[in-house]
Amino acid sequence: MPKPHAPDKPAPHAARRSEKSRRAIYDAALALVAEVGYPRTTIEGIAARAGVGKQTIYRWWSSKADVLLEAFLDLSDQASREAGAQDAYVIPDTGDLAADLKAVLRLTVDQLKDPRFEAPSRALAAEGVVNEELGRTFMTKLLEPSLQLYVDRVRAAQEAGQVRRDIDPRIALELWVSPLAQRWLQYTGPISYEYTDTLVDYALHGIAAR
Amino acid sequence: MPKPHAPDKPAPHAARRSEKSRRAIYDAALALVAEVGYPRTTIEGIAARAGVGKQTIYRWWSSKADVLLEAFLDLSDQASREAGAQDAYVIPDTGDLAADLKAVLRLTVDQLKDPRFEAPSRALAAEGVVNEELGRTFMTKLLEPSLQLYVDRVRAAQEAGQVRRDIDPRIALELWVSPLAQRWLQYTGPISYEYTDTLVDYALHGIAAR
Amino acid sequence: MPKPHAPDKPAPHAARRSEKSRRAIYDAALALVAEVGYPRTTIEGIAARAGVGKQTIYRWWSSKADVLLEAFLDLSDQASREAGAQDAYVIPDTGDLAADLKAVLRLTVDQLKDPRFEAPSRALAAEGVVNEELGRTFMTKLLEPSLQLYVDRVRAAQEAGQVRRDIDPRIALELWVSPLAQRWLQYTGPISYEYTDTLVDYALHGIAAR
Amino acid sequence: MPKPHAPDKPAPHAARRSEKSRRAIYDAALALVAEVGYPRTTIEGIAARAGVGKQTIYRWWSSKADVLLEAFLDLSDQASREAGAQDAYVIPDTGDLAADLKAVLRLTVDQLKDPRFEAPSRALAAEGVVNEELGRTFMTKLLEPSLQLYVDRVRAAQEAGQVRRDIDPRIALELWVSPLAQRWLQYTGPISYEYTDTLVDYALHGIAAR
DNA sequence: AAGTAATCGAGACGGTACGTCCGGTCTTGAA
DNA sequence: TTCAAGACCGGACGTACCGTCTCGATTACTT
Repeated sequence: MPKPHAPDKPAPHAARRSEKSRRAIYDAALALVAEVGYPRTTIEGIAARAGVGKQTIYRWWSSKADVLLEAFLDLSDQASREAGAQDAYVIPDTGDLAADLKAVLRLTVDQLKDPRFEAPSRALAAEGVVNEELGRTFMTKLLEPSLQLYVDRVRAAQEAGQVRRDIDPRIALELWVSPLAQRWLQYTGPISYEYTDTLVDYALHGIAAR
Repeated sequence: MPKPHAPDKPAPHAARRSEKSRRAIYDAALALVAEVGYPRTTIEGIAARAGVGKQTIYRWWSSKADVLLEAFLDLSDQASREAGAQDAYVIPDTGDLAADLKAVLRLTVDQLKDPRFEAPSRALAAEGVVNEELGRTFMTKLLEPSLQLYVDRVRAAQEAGQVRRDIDPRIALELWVSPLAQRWLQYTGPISYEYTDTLVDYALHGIAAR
Repeated sequence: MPKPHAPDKPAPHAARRSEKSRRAIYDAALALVAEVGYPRTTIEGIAARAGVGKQTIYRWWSSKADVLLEAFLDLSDQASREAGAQDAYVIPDTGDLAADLKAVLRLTVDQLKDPRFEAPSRALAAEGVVNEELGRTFMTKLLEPSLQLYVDRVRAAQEAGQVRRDIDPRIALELWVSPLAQRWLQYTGPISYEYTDTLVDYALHGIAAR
Repeated sequence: MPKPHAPDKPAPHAARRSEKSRRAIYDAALALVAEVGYPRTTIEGIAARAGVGKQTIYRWWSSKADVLLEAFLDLSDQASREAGAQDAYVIPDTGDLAADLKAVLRLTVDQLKDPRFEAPSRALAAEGVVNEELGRTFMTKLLEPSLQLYVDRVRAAQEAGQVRRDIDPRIALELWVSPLAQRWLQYTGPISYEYTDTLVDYALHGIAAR
């Protein structure tokens, strides 16, 4: 939700807000981040590209990161609407946990490599590392909902007796999500279907000899 | 490695470099990042605090991130020299893999919470997310050597028959390292001894019912 | 004339110009030149003293000399408005050319010794020596109008039969104006009423024996 | 003999001075002033072009202006040595004052238009306007000796009964020298033989009707 | 002829100012 | 009121030079 960045200011009258400007700003912000990277994306640049006054940005958002976060949320919404709200946004339950996780992770791999998503999400993640407030928002708004899907799927597997009852699903999911996230974010290794498949196997059965 | 950021410029004569200035710059950079955070740390600020001309920074480093990377490497070296190269920098091999990993991870948790390290390493990690070159340098110079220790320890466990032979140690270590890293970097959850202990258990034995 | 010194830039919108800033910049520039001299007057110094952003100076003027030229023109305008457009700005015609010239030159001597005028006009003259464009502007805007008054007065004297018809007034006036100017500018000698009186006598009657 | 840490100048040991460096510095200074103008001539630039350390300049001169003054004096000496010390440097006495003055002034016009002299002398004159010390040195070392020649010639004319006895020669010479100097320095008008001839005529016989 | 002290080329250093870019605020006139 | 436009104050950027300060390597005078 857009909020004025000086909280004591009178909230602008949202009803009069120009939808066209908002869209133009989202587009300009995403395009600039993709083209020149996050640090060289400036508010002035976004305003100029969107054909919008700077004040129109400052009126509705508090920072570059904030603009980008919303733009990205909007992009995700669009994408999920296009995709008809299945696919990546619900984890299938075929009864085979390993297969289901592998399938979803392969979709995630595809998305991480989609250039439309890469620049802005990387930018947001980076800013979130250093800017705690944004980090938590990013986490809450974007990551947590996706992670919750894994929690649900793991719980279902517990019900089905496929996962130990004493396992905490919130931690379990990190066994495959975090490695993938880190390789992507920090260039600590290549990303592939084979890699995510391996992660699922290790996570499910452990690495210890039996 | 310090290198002039305009690559066509004549390399400065390193022999004449002022050791005192270099130290002062490291100290100032780390202190500022700790005090005001990465984005509000400026080259001018570092120069002023170090009692140094700006040009002395630009002569030897190409960017704020570069200064900080070196300063941090230097800090790590110091720390490891102080610690006499035991502690966190070699993984014990008591024969009990789980116990050894838990012990090392507890030290890592301590270090992640050490305020001396937190601000600069977070800053570097963030910049590394968005600046691929720095990211890879950060990875190569700082992360990889630590990860190699895990690789070695897991290999030893494989020799001892405690870990399956078909496990790739480089991937295995991500089961505990990446979740911890992500929680720390992206505020995706709290960090504690209990948490890292749990990660080790899940990683070793898997989450699947047996 | 204010003009952006990068001629390909869009001209700033003069209607929105802050009159307050302009005045503050004039005042600061003149004060600084008077206090610390031209070479130690800096754009940063003017901006700081005027309580103005540097960009506001760069937006409207192309150089320190340009600021000072305008400031000085403004000062002259003010002075002449105060003086009610008599005094030094019209040469009297009492019928006695020698007396009239001596009277005006005495006023000029006074003005040259006025500390409000000395520093900036000296500074401008100096810059004009080395910077041809400014030199010509200085000449056209400031000197030429004053000189024209002498041309007119000499012409009147020619009409009255007091000055030879074949004399070029534009050259004649240099006989008294240039010596005074050079003594003042280049410290080639002291300046006094007696001196200017002498100049007028020599110029009118020549130095040759009759 | 030279004390190392005196509060005054250390007074370097001139006997050890490198003649080659001095020449190189003169040449570089004059060339740079001619090529890029006085303000963009820098000590660093002179040192680099002369293939000399900066300290070698600071050891022997106190400022850019000082270097240039000496370089110019040296150039003048050379020129006068080349010219065999007659020509422009002694005013002829043919008994006809007007003719003699016109002849010398024509030589001066030539010299003012000589590009070798123009840039450096203009530069020095400009600096002299704003820097009183240099101005007086310039005056004393360069101008005054030349002016003295006019004083002598005018005195001779007084002896010969061609110039009134009550004329002050030091002021008289300004009637032709200053107008020429001002036109040249301040671009207040064109310079030609005709112009200087006219100045001499006006100065000798005055502009008043007889 | 060897010793020694200053000068030399080179260039790093602490600084100051440059001219530019952009952040975030404020003002104007059109819609 | 909101909007596009953009001037405004402020502050950091990366660069250019300032004048000072080492550093060997000559170089020229002493002994």
